[in-house]
Amino acid sequence: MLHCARVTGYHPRFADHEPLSSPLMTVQRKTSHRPRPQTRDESSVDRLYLDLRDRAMRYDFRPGARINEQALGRELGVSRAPLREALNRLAAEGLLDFVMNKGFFRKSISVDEVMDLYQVRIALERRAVRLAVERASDAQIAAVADYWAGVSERAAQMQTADLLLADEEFHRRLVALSGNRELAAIMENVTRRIHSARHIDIEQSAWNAQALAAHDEIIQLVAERRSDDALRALTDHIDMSQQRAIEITKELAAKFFLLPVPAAPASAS
Amino acid sequence: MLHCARVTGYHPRFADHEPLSSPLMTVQRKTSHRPRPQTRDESSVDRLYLDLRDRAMRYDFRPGARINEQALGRELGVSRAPLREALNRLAAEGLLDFVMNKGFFRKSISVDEVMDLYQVRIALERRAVRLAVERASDAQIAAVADYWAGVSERAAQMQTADLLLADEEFHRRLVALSGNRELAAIMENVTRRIHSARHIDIEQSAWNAQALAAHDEIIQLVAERRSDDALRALTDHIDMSQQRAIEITKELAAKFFLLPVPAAPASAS
DNA sequence: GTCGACACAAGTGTAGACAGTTTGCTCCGC
DNA sequence: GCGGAGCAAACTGTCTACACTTGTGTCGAC
Repeated sequence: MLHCARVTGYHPRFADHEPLSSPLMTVQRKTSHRPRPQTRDESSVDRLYLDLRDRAMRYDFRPGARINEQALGRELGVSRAPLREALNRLAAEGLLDFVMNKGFFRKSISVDEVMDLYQVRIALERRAVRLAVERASDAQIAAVADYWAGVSERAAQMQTADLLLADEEFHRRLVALSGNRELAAIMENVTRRIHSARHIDIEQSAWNAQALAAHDEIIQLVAERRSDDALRALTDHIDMSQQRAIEITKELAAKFFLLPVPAAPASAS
Repeated sequence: MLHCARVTGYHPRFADHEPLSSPLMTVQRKTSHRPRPQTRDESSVDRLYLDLRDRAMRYDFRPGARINEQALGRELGVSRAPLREALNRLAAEGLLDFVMNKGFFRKSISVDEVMDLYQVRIALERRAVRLAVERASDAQIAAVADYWAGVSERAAQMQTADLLLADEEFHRRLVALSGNRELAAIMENVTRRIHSARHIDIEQSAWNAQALAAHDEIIQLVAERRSDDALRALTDHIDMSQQRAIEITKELAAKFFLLPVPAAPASAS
């Protein structure tokens, strides 16, 4: 069992969630983009994949915009072969679209898609909570409760980006209580695809108070093994997020639509 | 809007489900493998992807076995670049594992994984049914009911493989009633990953009578907008499948374990 | 006889080049 | 001025070649 080879199946980096200190909406910023540390046994494709994933989540790639392989390859200092492999992974995950003989495109912002993804979240998290109530140990549940208690204490001083990460992490841990890796993997994917909507959700509004309390309530109900009540609280919580997310997505789409198009002819078509 | 470019995002071929006349367990068969018809504007990678996906689903690739890129490329008459792109897609979808500097492997059979995937099915289909009850028109629901009525009539004369396809198609249409494309896309993926377990499930046992009736009951309850009853029926139905699937998966794993290893040193490690 | 080091073979990782397609532009005819 | 055919630039799709890693087998020392 030498050096514990990392396996990249459906679970693209199971629980990696780096700072990603999301300066959202800094569209097409031409930052020099510091390359990843290039650790031993991290393949170039892996690095590319993570790098591009971050960019896609941050909308460094303009929604709907074509991704120029040659230019991107030059910029990142790699050839097109590994680049395309990374792009293929992202397309399979739904962050990018691929059209034959045209190339890869950042998936455009769609209200329907965001709505659908929130419903998927409800589906997955409800199942996870039900399983958690059945299977998780008191200690495991308490750990999640403690985690959120810790976040709550510091919430007032936290930045939006960090609050978002904490929110995502709470839901991640909640799902992890189910012990179901597939559920967790799909959640991870969904989380990435609604990252920006959630970011703005948290940025605006009285998200904090409501959500902080809701999370507390949910994990408490799980601890008490009151699955029906927990499910109700959870569904209400996500439902509310969804309603705000729809508005946010509309705004987001409008914002990108109004932005000056840098060079690509692929925005309004 | 010329020639309606197909987009391959997360939804890898949204509702393509070809015959795939699954002669399961014909492991490593060296069939000459008729190449796909090579339709216009179907990229080589697309063809490869579908081809390899079928092979993976059929366990033409032995579980856990390494996939030799060069050999496979020679066999299929393509070079390694497009092959690797297709393999990357499959890895992102969870049919294959990828280990750096070692290559791609057919994902090995895991009872836990199958159990987890059945829970995901429950999660997704429950949500879909709930949405279907809220949103789907009577006509849409009736269409699904009719579809299954038609299958039921012919069920006695149908082959296992066709019954499996009909079963998958029923659940596909059920989920489609939700109008949620993301739910449907993820379902599609899950369906592929438990394909073989379901195949054997249907092959054995008194699946037919039970399942035929269960499907009827579910769609009927949806038509009557009795969501709670429909959810209960659905969950029971999948739960039962899951219990059998677990046993089946164990057998399947044992079967492959006992089979003579052709050449690869990657089976028992 | 066993263990370790070295060398070779096999296979993956990546780069670069070439072929095919698309897209936008220009020029010509109306 | 407008529309369409043809051309050219840009870009994607694929192949080939080479570098690097891994695994294996042999040889020698202990």
